[in-house]
Amino acid sequence: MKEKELRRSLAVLPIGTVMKLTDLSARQIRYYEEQGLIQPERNAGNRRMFSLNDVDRLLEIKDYLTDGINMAGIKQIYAMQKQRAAQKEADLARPLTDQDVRRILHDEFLNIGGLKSQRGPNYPQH
Amino acid sequence: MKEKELRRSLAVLPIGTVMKLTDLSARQIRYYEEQGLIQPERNAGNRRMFSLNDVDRLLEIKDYLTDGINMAGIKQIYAMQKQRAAQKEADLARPLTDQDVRRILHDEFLNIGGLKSQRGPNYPQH
DNA sequence: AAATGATGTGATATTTTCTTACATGAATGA
DNA sequence: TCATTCATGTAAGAAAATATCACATCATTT
Repeated sequence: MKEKELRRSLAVLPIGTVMKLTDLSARQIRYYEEQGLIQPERNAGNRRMFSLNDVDRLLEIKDYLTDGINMAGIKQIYAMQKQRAAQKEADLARPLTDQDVRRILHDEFLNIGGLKSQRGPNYPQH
Repeated sequence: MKEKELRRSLAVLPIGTVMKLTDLSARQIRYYEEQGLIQPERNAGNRRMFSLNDVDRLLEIKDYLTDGINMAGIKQIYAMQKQRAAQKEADLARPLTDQDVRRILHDEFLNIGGLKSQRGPNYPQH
């Protein structure tokens, strides 16, 4: 699947193509970029170059706007998605092993009825 | 799979992008078009627009040239491929049934030792 | 009514691409 | 060897696409 991801994120489309693909005006596309909703790359001559992912996002934005959501709302939506992605990334970086879980439970039992130590639950060291 | 084919044949890439993707000069790309090896579309402003299939073919052409095959040879290769594709198409359009095969054999036996009728083998009517 | 948000439009500059023509160096054939 | 052909480079000038910036517009919000 890495191959596909790469293809989808390759910035190869000029704004004219994206206009046709999304049925958005250049003005709209540039405005959404200005608002931080997309970050198309630039080629050596300062022309915006878009990826298929950009196109997908633009179509999404169109849908949100059709649904009556304004820029601020859409920004919020993407901010949340970014949050979630970051969290997932963190979780994936060091998933809890079964052993971790047992240890955490063990510690919790030990702590019943009185605070014995101040270890945080997420970064065990034995 | 139809979806994917469509995407791959969408003419959305300007020549500048294709140059980077293939590491070919504009001159080369236009020359290969002139030789009939690719048929990029044109947009309303007469700019060539390429599909991913075009890019693949250009990379193929590059390989053939690296292998020392010249334009004439490459043309021949694609002509043969087209032939094969056409044949396959025809076969798929009306594949011979077992019954067809039996009838053809039957007719051939009948014709042994003397021409009886002039039916072609491919379009039976009983 | 004034301010804001999302988009249209126009001006002007820069970049990209087009076609056409001529140049070139390697390979080919007489 | 000399002339051709092949594949590509390069230059010129025109047309198209895109850039930024400014101002206009119309609906919504305050």
